[in-house]
Amino acid sequence: MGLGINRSPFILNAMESKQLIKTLKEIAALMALAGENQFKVRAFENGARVVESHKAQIESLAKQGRLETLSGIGKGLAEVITELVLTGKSTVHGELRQLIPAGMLDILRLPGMGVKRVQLLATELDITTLGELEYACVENRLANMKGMGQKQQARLLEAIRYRKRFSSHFLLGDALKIADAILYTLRKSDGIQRVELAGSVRRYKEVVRNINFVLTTTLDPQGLAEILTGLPSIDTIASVSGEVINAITDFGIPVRIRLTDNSHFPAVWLYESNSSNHNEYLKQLAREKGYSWRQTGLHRNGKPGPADSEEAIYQKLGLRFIPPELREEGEPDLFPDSLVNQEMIQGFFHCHTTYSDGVHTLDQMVNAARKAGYQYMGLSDHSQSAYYANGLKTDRLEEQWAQTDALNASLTDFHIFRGIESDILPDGRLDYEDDILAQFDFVIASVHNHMGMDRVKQTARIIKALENPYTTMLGHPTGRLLLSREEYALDMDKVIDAAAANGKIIEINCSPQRLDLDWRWIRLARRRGVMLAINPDAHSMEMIDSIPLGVGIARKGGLAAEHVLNTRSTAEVTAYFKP
DNA sequence: GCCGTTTTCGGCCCGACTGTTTTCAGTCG
Repeated sequence: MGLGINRSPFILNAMESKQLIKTLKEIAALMALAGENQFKVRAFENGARVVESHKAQIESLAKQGRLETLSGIGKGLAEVITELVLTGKSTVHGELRQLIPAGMLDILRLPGMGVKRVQLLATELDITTLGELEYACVENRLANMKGMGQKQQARLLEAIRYRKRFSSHFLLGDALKIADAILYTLRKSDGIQRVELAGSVRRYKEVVRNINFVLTTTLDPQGLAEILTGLPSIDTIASVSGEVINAITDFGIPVRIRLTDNSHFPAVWLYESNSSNHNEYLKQLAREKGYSWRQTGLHRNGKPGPADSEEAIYQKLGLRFIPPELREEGEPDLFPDSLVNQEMIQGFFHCHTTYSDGVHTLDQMVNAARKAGYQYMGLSDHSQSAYYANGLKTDRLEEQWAQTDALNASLTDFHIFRGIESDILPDGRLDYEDDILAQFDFVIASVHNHMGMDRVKQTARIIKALENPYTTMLGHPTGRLLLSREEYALDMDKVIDAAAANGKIIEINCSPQRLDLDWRWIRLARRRGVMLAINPDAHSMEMIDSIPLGVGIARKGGLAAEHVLNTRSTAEVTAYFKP
């Protein structure tokens, strides 16, 4: 079959190591639920982190039997990891899955739920699934349990319903990786003439329900289905017809492949890429011009007209080309002639190192940034009150500054901006005295605690931070974690106003779980003249690769190069920081 | 389970918050 040769090594290994890390974390959670020694549990949690920070070497270390050279990996963990690398399975994991109902893991992931409470629910009320828990909440059965109460019960119910609402949704970041891997392999397969990504993934929707492709092939549908079955990321083929093939990936994301021929390709691709709102908008325009817009193209008098490209179709409708990211609604917002793109990105801000909670050292992060072709990096470890993240007290700040200065002196093609991610304290102050804050090139102000503050107080807190003369930019402005935590109560309209009034930047956090500021707010920020920065919030070298995801969100927000700080050169950024 | 002992057993991260207590247990970052 030659699949091993055709595979994109980078993308698939990334997915595989992700699975490995996920399994180790799950073993830890299952052990905790099974009542294992808490330090043993912690050893597995720690092991998952170690694997994460040595992703690239894990496979070869496992095959050479040298896993135990890593600190934190001993005999026991080495055995489990080796088995996972070689067979993709783990005996320990399998046994624990037999012992602990899968639903208990779902319950454990709800906010406010820990091992103790999940165990209590199972033993006292025989609740081991989300459905049972929801029902019990509705029945008010948790209100009188020890350690629980009305408030706890109401919060749980809300969390379960939030979870249910998105249970069929997936993170764009996950979907894109899988889609890229599938595209890569299909394009190398015999008999496939053209295949393109469509649907909400192409539009860079932050969460998606499925992955869509449009494809032309000389193969019959069964032959194509056979190729798909052979792809490492495809789990099952759900249905096959002459028009559509439906499949499920091993990640659980449905894949829909629309088959067409070469002459219809551009029209079908356009149609399949659009939101239904955007297709409605095109239908209306088409009617006004005497056409009808259907999946097979622009028709006149019942006959499909030729269409060489998406651009040509838009042109016939009297429109300039609308980039897929802007096809979410009907008529798109005003958008610039040229949207920002990855090639324009010169450097980035917001990255962590081993000084605080990052996985890699400053040297490693710098090397990774240079290798990826960036000119500069804005270093921003956590500030002193972020104890949980090993935040920097003044003495360690000075140590970091000394290292940064030395690196800057030795590097001719790269610059490190000296920054910090300062916690916004509950009263809106930043986390250092002014004389320290004055010594940074830039300061990212972020909320990391007191997320439950009421809307008025939270808004005032963040606005106060934006009014601080030492604040440069606002980090992950809404605090949301896609599919798992809602944004905190906040009047974003006022926050954007405050950023505009004080000349502060707002971050577009590229983490696949965040993508925060949301693209809908980005549009408002742009209209109000707020500068944005596309920030990876990198806690490891790999996370620098999430920048293109943030670029996609910036495009969806209708931004051009001029609206994005990190399209500027080192000299321009320096001037921006110290005018 | 891992680590580091002046090596084979004992310790492993903590402070704040929340909702429930009426002095605290559990969760979170």
